[in-house]
Amino acid sequence: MTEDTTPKPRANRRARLREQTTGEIKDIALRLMSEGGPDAISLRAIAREMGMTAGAIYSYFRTRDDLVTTLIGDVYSELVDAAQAARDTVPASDPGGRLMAWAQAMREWAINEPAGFRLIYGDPVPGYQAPPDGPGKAAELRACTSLTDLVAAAWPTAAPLQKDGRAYTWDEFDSNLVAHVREEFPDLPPEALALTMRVWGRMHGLVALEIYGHLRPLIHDPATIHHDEMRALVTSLGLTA
Amino acid sequence: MTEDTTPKPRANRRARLREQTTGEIKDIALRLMSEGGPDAISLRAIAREMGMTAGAIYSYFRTRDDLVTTLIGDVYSELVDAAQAARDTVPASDPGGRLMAWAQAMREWAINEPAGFRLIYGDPVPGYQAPPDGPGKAAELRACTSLTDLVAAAWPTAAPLQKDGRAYTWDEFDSNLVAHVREEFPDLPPEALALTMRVWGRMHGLVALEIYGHLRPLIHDPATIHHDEMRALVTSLGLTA
DNA sequence: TAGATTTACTACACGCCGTTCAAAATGCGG
DNA sequence: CCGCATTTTGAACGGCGTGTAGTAAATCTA
Repeated sequence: MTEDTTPKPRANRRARLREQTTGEIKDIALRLMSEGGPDAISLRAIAREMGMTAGAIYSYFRTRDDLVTTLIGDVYSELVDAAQAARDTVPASDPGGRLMAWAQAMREWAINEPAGFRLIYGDPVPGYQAPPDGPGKAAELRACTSLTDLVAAAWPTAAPLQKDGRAYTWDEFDSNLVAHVREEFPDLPPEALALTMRVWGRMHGLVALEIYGHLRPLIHDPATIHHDEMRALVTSLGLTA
Repeated sequence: MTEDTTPKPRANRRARLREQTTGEIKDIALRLMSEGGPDAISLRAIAREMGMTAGAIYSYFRTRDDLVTTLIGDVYSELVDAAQAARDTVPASDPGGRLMAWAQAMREWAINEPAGFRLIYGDPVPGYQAPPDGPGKAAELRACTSLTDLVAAAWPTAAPLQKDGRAYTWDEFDSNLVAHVREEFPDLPPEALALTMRVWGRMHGLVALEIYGHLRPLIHDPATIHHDEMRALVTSLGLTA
């Protein structure tokens, strides 16, 4: 969306202003989302906040869903960046610690930005349909490849513990992900990719329940449980935290 | 609501009609939800479908959120019933099989009724805030106690495998749940309740990712992965499927 | 059976929303 | 300065949840 490769080599001021306004729209949208949840993202509210008319936003985003799609991409990138940064504070010689760091960062980000989590992993907004590709999917693929890397590092110790799992073939998975993993880790079997998905689900479950308010009434400090679960996850991969 | 214990054996025509209309509203709401997602639950759409005015519904539900709350309770009860029924097809002598049956039923229900899953575990509707108590919470507690029972049955074999978990105390958990478990299983330690939450999260994660469309693009058949993960879960409790 | 009361419903209004469109304002390049 | 593309406005359309006033029917009461 809004892919203008400036037919004229100059015309810079206009483009700069446009970019700035686009950024302001996104910033305000994110602020409204932080304050009132994803549903607070309304073109009219954004325009009101900017001293504009709702219709003016249509110069920057073709529709509200386009704006939401862009926001999802930004927010998801932010999440992946945070998780990767946390992971990289632990040396590669400690794969269990790196996985733990990733998981902890993921949960903490979600707790601090619950609306962002809902935006990415829930129904962001009534009637929104995520496009099959786009910035959101790109960030998700980035997250998934990073997670695959973590699982790959754990595979030597994890493989012997996955005996009850079924056999998998490469063509059961997304081709982009497969291309990445086969290039990066030529010796990795497809079962490792299946394990990656399972790890993802295991990291997601408790956080999703907590963000949507299903855990807090039942246990006072969900962080403890999450930490225990992630330790068990690391252990189940034959690693130590 | 509509708790009329009919003081007079007759003269209940009004009550009967009211109950029938209430049921019709809920049925149509559920149908609309099945067809168009939770967001399709709008008073105006329901009324349109019934040949009424939107305002008429306010005779049966104080507000739209009240209707949604009632629906959540109904749908959640349905889910728990289905899971319990599936669990009870497996003899109590096979706790691993019972857990597997529960998990499979849970996922299958979610796949067949994705809107229901979103209604329970996501943002059902823009701006909806679940009441701290109510039919939804009651069903959730029912699900949780059932899950606790399953974990309790597995505790003899699972306990020795939970060594890296932290110690817990009873007062960290919801008092209702604690009361149930302490009465039903006097020998169970609080760590078993923590394990229950973790099991819940582990059963929830992959299903949530799948329902919200994060798994399908990456793997063709999420069912296989879910099955493997649930088998690993059972194994991690020292049981066999 | 006649009157009083409760209930179910309509019609309308209010303010919110996304979206569209013609017209007006704006500002850049020549 | 003009021409022109872009940006913005303002009004409109339909849809939403929610109140309020009024009406007609069903029920209760005397």
